[in-house]
Amino acid sequence: MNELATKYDPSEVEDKWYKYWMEHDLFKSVPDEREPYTIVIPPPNVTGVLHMGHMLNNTIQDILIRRARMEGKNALWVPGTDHASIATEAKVVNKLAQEGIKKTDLTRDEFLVHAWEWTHKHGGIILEQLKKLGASCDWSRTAFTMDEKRSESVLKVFVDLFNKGLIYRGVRMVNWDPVALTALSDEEVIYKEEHSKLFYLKYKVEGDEGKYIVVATTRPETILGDTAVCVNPNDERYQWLKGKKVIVPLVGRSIPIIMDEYVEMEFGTGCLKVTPAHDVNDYMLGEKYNLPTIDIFNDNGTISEAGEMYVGKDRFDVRKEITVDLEKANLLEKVEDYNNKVGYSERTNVVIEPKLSMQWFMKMDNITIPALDAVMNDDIKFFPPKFKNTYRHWMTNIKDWCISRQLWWGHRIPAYFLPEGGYVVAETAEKALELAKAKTGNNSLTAADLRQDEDCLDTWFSSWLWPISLFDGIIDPDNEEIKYYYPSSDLVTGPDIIFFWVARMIIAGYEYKQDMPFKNVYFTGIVRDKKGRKMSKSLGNSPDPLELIERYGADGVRMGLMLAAPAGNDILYDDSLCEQGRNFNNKIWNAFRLVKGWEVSETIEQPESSKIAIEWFDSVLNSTAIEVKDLMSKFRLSEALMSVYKLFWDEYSSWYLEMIKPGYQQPIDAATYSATLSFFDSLLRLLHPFMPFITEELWQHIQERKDGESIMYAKIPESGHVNSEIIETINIAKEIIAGVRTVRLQKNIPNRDSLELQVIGTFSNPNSAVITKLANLSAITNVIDKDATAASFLVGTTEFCVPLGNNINVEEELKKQEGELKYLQGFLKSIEAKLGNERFVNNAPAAVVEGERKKQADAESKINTLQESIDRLKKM
RNA sequence: GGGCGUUUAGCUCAGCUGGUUCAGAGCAUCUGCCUUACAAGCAGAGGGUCGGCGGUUCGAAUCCGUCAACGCCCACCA
Repeated sequence: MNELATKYDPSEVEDKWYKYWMEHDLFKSVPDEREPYTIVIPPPNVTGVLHMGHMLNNTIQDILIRRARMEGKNALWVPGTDHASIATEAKVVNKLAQEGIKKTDLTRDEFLVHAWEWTHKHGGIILEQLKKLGASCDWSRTAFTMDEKRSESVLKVFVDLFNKGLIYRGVRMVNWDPVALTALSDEEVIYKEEHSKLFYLKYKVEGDEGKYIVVATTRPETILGDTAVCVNPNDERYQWLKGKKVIVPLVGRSIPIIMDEYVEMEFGTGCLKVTPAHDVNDYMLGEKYNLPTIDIFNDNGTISEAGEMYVGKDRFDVRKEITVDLEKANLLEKVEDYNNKVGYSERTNVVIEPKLSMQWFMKMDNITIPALDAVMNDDIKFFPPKFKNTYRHWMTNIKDWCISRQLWWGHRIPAYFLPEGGYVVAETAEKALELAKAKTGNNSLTAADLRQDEDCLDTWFSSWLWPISLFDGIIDPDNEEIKYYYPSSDLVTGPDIIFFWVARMIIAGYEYKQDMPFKNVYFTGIVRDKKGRKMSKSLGNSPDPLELIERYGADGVRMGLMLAAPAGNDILYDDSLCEQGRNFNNKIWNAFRLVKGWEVSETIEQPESSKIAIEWFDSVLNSTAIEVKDLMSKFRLSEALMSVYKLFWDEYSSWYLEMIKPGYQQPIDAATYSATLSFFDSLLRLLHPFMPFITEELWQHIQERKDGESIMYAKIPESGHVNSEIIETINIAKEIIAGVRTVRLQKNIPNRDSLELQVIGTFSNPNSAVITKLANLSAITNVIDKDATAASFLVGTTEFCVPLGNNINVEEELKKQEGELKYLQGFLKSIEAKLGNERFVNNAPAAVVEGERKKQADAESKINTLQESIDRLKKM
């Protein structure tokens, strides 16, 4: 043990203990009689790699789960990954493209072979990376949103919701991603402010030679699909248009003028072109006035045959081209700069095209009611609570959820079309066939006659079941596991997926378990760089987490992240935080080296100062443990960590160890030694959830442990006796010691020279043994009058001085004391003013007035002492 | 356009229902130390009109109003 290195080297230690934990199945949980504590991981994308957001999020989860385990709960953290339909399919399509294979040349089954191959090759890397961080997941339960159980659950839920009438199919205006070639939900569209142009186009009025109206639009290419022009019926300027028709520029089509109050008279020219196939509002107008819809776009965003012009060209090229052509034809009046919001696909980052198409939707009105209530009345608690507002707003304005995606990678929609039209919905092809026979009365139907819907489901349609499906609670609702582990305890996730995921899990929880999926939701901040920019690949400002772990150790990185992560605030990451974490590791390591290096003597007596130190530190430790418990219950993790940090660094290392430290090459008495080790043990346990590796390493070094024994299951300190009196008197002792040290520093007196400390008047502190030791005093003496050659300082109302013989600089001392005097006189004056105010004395509570009186008395007494001291100095 | 939030030391933040934890913490800074665990360290010190203005009160960082700056969420004005 004595040959511990002076610097802590995390790398081998971390691997060693992770392996030990795994080998002894220490992360494993099965239902038993203990209270359960469950976290389900927010499943990262199966082919993703670890980024700083994951690091933060999973560090928090690991801290919570490790603490719960040490509190004696049956702690289970279930890991898994998400199939991430769009993201993964895009990656596979890309990879195939590099090999010269087009997705369209493959059959669905062929494509899926490639996708699974990709998944098996890259899948789960991220889980391996989490292990490096120390994540104590029960890996034997690792799940995947597309594994057998989860897939079966998804289909069962789909069928169930369909049978309840909550899922329907229909042609609606949806958000179309022209690159991924699929519909998206409203949540998957990100609106960005853009500088664009407003084009003013001339529409000639049919039958009125030379007359035209002007229509403003940001998308001139969509005139190909115009089927009306709309004005406000109250608009005086356009009354003459009633019943007329206008000619679409370039196209030459004649379209009617319609009148509707939807049109804002103030905007543009007050004329709105109506393109029902390509704008949500226009679609609404089209329905109302029975207008034809002309879908001018192909799925990939090029102009379709229906557009008749520019066929096959891309929408953005056409915008430029048509502008030129309009100009040439003298049909473009002007172009203005204009700012507007444009929707982009969250995944592919291309401009969304509103498109009419046949999709599956889920009704979201009634099913959300219990989910809204649960959060608003705090059955489910949000940390920080401000997100309740966001949640309520979304829940009360929710629209139906477009759940179908025109993708192959995902859960295929279990709808089967019949040869003669119509469809049935069933979990399996066999059941579908039965239903089809029953529906059609045609018993000769075969499986081959049915055609399954080509679309698959939105990824979130599987992740919303995660807290239930992980325990097989959909397929087998009464099994022991779901009964024991559900609802889970805490969910840790980012606020960016509050709608995608959190809200929908709550909805599913009440629909399928009649209960909340989790009790608390802790929303982490977004990890940003030092300058406050979001970390991203394109900015190149995101450090590689594994490299950080290599550099600072997992414990150091965990601590660095936690120091910067108050709940709900974004965290500004900087390497220096990890440095601080690493330094702390080193501090712990070296403190341990010190303690373990002492020789123990059974015969020597325990010094008085050590007795005091032990009693004092026991109280400080207990009071911190209580504080930490409270902070953890409020999810104030960084404050909890800071408390333990200060406890270890300041109280234990800087004060306690110095109080009990034996003289050079002297042994330590057995009683003190054993108390010191026991404190160390408690400190390690308090620290373990935050820094699992170094704490295990040292805990195993404190004494011989049985094979399979681990600090992971040691009891967390969370209570104990607190003697606040000794904490108080030691605080005073610390001030006195600091006072002496300041004198030493100012007068250049080395530590090894012992000094005499004089106390003016009567003063007794029960901790004089400690003061004597740490300030290196020869004696503490009470004197009536101060030695004129002494340097002095005040602690409370008591003056202390250190006689210096010829060392004193009278002028300097005089200056210092006069400065103090001036400050005190000002202070006294302000208190006297307060006490002189009758309204204060009459209205303020007695205790407050009493407090002020005490301040006054103290100040007066200090002033007297100082004045006397100054007078003496002046006589020199 | 609506809603929410933030503004306290150089930086990141804590300060719950107004008064003895009220102006705090960590980091950074400055000074002196390679003192026999640790220079990734030790000892000590300095640093803030609590965003601006106005109000309530005996008393405001804390409550109210207002303005400003920043951030987030939501929304179909082409």
